Amino acid sequence: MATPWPENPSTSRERVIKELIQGQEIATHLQFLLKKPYGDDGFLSANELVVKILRSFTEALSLLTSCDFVEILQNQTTSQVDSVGCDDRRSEDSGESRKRPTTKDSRGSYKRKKISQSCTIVSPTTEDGLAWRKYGQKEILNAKYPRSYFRCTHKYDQGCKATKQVQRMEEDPQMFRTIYIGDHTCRDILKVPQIITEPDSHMLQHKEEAPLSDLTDNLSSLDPIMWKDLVSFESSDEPAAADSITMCAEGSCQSYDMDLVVKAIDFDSDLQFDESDFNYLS
DNA sequence: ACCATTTGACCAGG
DNA sequence: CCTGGTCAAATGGT
Repeated sequence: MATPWPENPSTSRERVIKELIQGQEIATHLQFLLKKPYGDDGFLSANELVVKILRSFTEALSLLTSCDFVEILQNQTTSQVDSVGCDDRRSEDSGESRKRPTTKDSRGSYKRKKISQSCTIVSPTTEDGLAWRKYGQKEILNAKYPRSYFRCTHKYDQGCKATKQVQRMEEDPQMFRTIYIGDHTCRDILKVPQIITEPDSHMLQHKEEAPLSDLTDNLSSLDPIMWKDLVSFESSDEPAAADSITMCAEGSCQSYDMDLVVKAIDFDSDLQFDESDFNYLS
């Protein structure tokens, strides 16, 4: 039974999302300002708290933009809303570890789903602020490192169908290639670019094809605070910094020249940057 | 005790 | 038949 949504649903939705996004941005901003990575005394560090806050925002936004709200909209309006993936929600609430009523071992008996939408991210970390639960790991033929399989923690309680596959890269064992499968997940992930890759990667095939206007349009649509975070992150972890970054979605990748990225970032005046922290700027 | 991860079983699709 | 994606029992951590 869906909870009724007060007022005009689209107006309320926009307001809630706007508020959450604002809070998320402020928390991200705060995270950037907090230099101290760990607590001295075993308590949660401020940075860890910010990570938790950000996760809450991401979770709330994800909920609002996914099946629950789609159902509400469909109940209250006659407009067509894309609800692909919202129809298999389990009505019986599920404990995560509850065993399914099976008469025999049904492991592996499933319908293999088609990958409708996916995006690939290359990052030195597998952490993305979203809630995942590992459900498998496989040795992959001719691959040095195994592939791990994760599903959305809310698969059963909210019908979240997102999955991701994570594999350490042979070319650069410091980096992980993560394939996110699921529409909402891709949108969430691409809002928080953690994409750092080497310029000679095979994924840079579109670098020269991207017209300047496309690059600037795409960059201006991204949250500048998030980009500051990326800049900070990359500079601290990679002494020999890359001169470009790559984002991949729906099977195609696009590379951005780092100079252009840096120019596209509108630094707030209250943030003090030490240029020595950013090798590639010089 | 509860929850997440590990790991071998199982099976769909190529 | 082989590979890789998913399931679920076993195991481990808190």
